[in-house]
Amino acid sequence: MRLATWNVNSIRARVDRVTDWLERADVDVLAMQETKCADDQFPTMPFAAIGYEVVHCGFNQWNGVAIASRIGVEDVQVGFDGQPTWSGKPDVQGAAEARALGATCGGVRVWSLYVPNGRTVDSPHYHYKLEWLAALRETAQKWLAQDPQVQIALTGDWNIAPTDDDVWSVEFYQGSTHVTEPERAAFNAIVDAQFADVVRPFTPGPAVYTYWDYTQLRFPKNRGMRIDFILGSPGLAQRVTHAEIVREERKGKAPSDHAPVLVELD
DNA sequence: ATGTCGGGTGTTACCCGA
Repeated sequence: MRLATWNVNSIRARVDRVTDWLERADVDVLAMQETKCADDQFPTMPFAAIGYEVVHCGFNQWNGVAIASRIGVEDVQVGFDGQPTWSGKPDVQGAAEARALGATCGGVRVWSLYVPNGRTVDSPHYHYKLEWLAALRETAQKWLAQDPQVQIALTGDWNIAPTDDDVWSVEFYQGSTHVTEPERAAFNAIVDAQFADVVRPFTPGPAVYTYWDYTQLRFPKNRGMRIDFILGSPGLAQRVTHAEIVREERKGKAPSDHAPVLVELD
């Protein structure tokens, strides 16, 4: 089974590139983030035409997560239990954002996750990001406690560079989100809860990235960040035979600013 | 952050977000 995750930065702007790659790379299941559309705007037809069923969660033009599978999609869940809501205002009831979608594909519990960006360390979005990650850890721990053998893949855009090797310049990101100690601790707490980064052993750094800003020739200069990850429960991690970051897909005409991340399971 | 991309709209000129 070949399982991938990709922040597509608008599925409507990228559908041809995404479906082309699915076929070329022989992908069975793709988790997407930043689809940037509502459910009724998602272009399901091009996926169906090449044999993929799609489930999507999008409420408006922001965020949006999806899972495309050619090996079945069962037990679809929009959001995880305890997922924080966002309002941005102290007295206003928050609304759930389209940042988490779970489905079982070929016996693997796949989660497509788009962790809040955080914006700046003094923003309410930053606090929301940390809360969101803590809630995910708590819920993921419960899944594993219920069934230690369960095969879970927590995939997506985590908006965190867990180590200094994961950014092109420590100086550049000094004081910014994505590299702060609380964000790294929140990520590592999920790793410590037995969800291992199953890609890094196959793609060791430094200077190995999954995202490059569109500006300033960042991609040709390889000035990026590693912020997209596939974390696997023990049952899943032991099945991983290969992993790669598909840098080629950041090249060419109208690419996403993220590359797909792919694992192969036996 | 934005010398770039997306989305959007009181749309052809700006706004927001990453």
